[in-house]
Amino acid sequence: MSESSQAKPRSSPKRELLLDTAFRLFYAHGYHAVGIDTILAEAGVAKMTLYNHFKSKDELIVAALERRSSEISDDKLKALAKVSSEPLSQIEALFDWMDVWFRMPDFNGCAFLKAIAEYTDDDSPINQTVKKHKAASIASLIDLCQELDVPDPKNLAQQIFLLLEGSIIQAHTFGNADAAKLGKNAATTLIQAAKASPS
Amino acid sequence: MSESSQAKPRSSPKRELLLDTAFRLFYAHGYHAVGIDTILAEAGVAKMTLYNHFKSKDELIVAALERRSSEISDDKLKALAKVSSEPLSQIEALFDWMDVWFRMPDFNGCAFLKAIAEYTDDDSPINQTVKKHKAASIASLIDLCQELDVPDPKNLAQQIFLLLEGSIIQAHTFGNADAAKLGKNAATTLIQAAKASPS
DNA sequence: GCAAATATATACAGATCTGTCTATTTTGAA
DNA sequence: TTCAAAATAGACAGATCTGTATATATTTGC
Repeated sequence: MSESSQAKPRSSPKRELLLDTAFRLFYAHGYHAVGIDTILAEAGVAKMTLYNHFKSKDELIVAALERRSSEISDDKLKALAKVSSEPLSQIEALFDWMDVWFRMPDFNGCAFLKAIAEYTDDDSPINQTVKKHKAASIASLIDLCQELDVPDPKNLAQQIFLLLEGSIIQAHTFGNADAAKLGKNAATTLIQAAKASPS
Repeated sequence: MSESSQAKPRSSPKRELLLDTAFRLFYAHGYHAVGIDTILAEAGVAKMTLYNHFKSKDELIVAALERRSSEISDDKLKALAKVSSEPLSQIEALFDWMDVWFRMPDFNGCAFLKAIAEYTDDDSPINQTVKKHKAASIASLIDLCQELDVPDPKNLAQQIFLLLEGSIIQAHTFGNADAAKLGKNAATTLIQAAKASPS
């Protein structure tokens, strides 16, 4: 066994194709509802190739979610970089980012919330992957709120987080893409009120 | 065939037992994850009894959700009847109701949001049952906000709805029962701001 | 061009799923 | 008590699911 014979490449064309296809189908139809064979047929990949890259379906789901989490982070960062670095503008840009998302033709709610709905065991890797993603989302929101001149930035951030998540639910349940604007207006109201409150 | 040989009783002990057991298991573990046989074993009921009352698993899910929707409506009405009929108190009581819910040992998120996450087809009976339930929830919130002296009660109601749904997500994802209080505070802020705005 | 890694097709095991069928037993009301 | 409705047990069909085994083919680096 030479030194170059590593275990698995963490990135390969087939692996990427599988992750893309798996995420798309899981997102559109649900995790239990989509079987391995469906993914393989759609991707045009052999079953053993999948099981060579991933130990199990659950591991494929985790990998697909982690990939999606990175995509979202990168996409958000790019969107926030386009607007003023003032915290208020940054927070507003978060809602604008969601507005764009809600209007995408394949928008179908939040893949992470759907995953935690299907995998209820608190200790399962899928469940933990979801919590990690959402925790990171809150953390960056807290960072933004701490740049605001408000007495309790963490509290404000958590309130705004409710609006963000509520917007996703509203947009998904009723196909109401305007939920982002609704949340944005509410968030600015909360921020204004927090700024006006005594520190 | 005599006149008394009706089709199905819309209410019978076995039927109620099946609906209770089914909802509890679906809610705890997910809809696809729980099989018919598991429900039957838990309820101690024969398979043909289930299929005598319900045409299919999907129909059982719809019936369980509709039953749960009624339970929630009744429970909310009772809770709201206990506080002042002033709209502000009523809205606050909604968040207090959620606070109690979040602290129940078997709280596991919203059964309706979980259902729509698993059954993505817009036209499916399950999906429509969820939308009907959530639409009723918004409608009653709009009614409350219309009693408030604010320029755009419907807009305010929808913003508060984001907070309500966001609270459920937050409480479920992180086991944070304080999400209800968080939402309540944000809601009162929004209401105060709306009242202060020019009509 | 050679060798090792990667991917393929295909079959299959074993479990699980929904829903049906049948024959028997229990229940409840007249 | 009688008789029909309701529930039962259990087998079973047919589909689907995850994951494995095997043997062959293709790609890729050296």
